[in-house]
Amino acid sequence: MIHISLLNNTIKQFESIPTGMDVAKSISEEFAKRCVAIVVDGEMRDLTQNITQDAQVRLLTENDPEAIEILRHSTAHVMAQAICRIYPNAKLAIGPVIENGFYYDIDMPPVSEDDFTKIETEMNKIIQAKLPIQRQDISKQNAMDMFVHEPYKRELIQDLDEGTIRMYQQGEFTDLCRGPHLPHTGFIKAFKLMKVSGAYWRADASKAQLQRIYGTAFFSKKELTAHLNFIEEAKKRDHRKIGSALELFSFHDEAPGMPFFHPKGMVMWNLLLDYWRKEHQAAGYVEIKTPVILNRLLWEKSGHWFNYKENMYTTSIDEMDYAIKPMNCPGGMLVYGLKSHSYKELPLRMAEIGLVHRHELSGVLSGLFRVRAFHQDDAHIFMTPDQIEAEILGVLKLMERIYHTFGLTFHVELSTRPKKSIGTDAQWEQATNGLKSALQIYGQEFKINEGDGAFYGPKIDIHIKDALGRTWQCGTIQLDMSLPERFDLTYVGNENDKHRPIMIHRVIYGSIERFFGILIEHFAGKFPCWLTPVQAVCLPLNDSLAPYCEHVYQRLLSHGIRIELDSRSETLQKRIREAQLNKIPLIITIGEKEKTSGKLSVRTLDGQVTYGIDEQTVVNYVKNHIESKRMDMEKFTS
RNA sequence: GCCGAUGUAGCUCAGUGGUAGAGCACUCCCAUGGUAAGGGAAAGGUCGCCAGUUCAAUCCUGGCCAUCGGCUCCA
Repeated sequence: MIHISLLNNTIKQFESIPTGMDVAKSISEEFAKRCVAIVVDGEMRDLTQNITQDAQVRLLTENDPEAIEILRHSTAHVMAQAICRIYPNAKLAIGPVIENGFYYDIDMPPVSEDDFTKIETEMNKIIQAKLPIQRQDISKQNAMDMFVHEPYKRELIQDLDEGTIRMYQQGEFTDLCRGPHLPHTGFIKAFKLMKVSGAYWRADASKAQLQRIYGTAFFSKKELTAHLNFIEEAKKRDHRKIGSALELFSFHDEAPGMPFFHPKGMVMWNLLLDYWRKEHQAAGYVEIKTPVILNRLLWEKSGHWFNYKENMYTTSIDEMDYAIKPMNCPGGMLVYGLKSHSYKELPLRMAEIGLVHRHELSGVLSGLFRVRAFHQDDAHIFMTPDQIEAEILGVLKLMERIYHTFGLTFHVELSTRPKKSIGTDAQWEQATNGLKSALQIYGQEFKINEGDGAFYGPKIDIHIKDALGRTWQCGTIQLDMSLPERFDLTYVGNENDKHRPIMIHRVIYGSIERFFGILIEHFAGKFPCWLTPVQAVCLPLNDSLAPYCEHVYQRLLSHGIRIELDSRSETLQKRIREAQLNKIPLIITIGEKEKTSGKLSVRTLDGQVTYGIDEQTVVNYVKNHIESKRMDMEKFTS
């Protein structure tokens, strides 16, 4: 007698050993048809698998979050099956489920997206055939025999423990897989192949390059469409498109991966930094600036010459080797090391907006997100060991203030000591505990990534979430036990003895260029009034009103409003349309009525028009938005 | 760096082995407008760069450069 307890605490009894499907049917035949898998004592299994002892189970239907992974995994198999039918010589490697879908790495002639249609057509045939997906547990030897012509599978099997190897079969197709899978291929209601790329076998560039074909799958067409729409929306927000449409920045062949900022981009750039400086000054930071080109000896001392040389641009001056800095820290170390410091000066918070260059691989460059030259909003904080907690907390609070100003939420992760590391156990313990207790006091839940820290110290990574729910790692707080040592930095304690300061690196924007790109996509180019390069545009209704309009424009300009005058001989409608497309928050139109009354009419980006507004009201409106840095636009009232 | 795709006017894109087009933008003319594209004209290109094949290359071939999608997820 087997007792199966269900989610609602009811217990079903079975005379003989049941399968998951038997349990599902015991609830109802209808329900059983909708089930895709079963969780037995926390372990996901196929419905066809026997449940040999008393267990707690949860039946998974399309509505359960785990089910989508099973669906996608099975879809990956269907894709592999289809490809094997079309390309009989294809050799399968691995086909896992990933965040928004799945991929399969296959050794086959290069395919392009043009080939997707025929693969998808074949996949549809397999789906329509509703082939049962059957599990088979066989011995390792049998598995090796079965895959005589599949070298990658054989390699995978080699690495597996002795004992049974699990296989899944659908029609003529069998694949090595830990499962579970859908009961039959007919469960796949909506899928799409997304893209293709090259990927190395086991991510090793010295091994064969395979075709990685990406796809996604859902239980309904509607969800697939929603997913595709999300991708479309993200595409519309692409900072590279918006950046050139709004004339913020550009890239040129003459300097790949190194952005050129245009006047409008610079307005925003400077505002981002003005704001940053104001917050940092209030948080007790001082600012320095160190050179971009520094002597090789410095990089040898810091360790970069040996650990980071591949990514560094080097040059030779007066027969001496120099390198363009990829990080700001060594320069900061020199400034600290210049004179002796008292414990009374600590914590010393030394910020630097540093321009760094890193030679990234040509293939990874991507707009402002991945560049070769960028600015870090760096800061190095030197402190005594007992200041760690308070300083980390201070940085977290500063980050919170700054991110919230842009409407970005975030979560934090703590990375601890890796296998290869420097420093003593005691140092690591003190450092890690300092970060941990700061995070605990801070109060937000955090994830711990064991062993993911840098070799020179533990770190906290901050992941922000944008308006589309995408996350980006921008901020980081890294404790460094190496550099103070290498540069022999010290401070004098209260008994006139020398101590080694604790040092952290931290950034909030991270790369200012990248943060800029994230903001463009986060706001879809519709920046808050305080940040937008052009806050208002002044439109005369016709040519004869242009001189009067020019006066209004000049007055508003003199109040510090970033305003443009558009007195081109185009229809009002057209100029309004362009201003809207340029996402200018306020469109001020001036006709005879306004000239006579001395008032203005103002159109906001939502299309609302308010007439009869005093100039001073507009000035105050913009000033209020600048002052408060509010993200939304206040309703206009005359 | 590697795999695949792309590169034609400022932008978005057609197109062909006989040295090129459209729409938008820019300039000019007409229209002088009341809240998301008024009409017309003119101008604008060494078809990414360098070789090769050919009587002839923007088109075919090769190399290079740049851009785009990937190259982290291990049955």
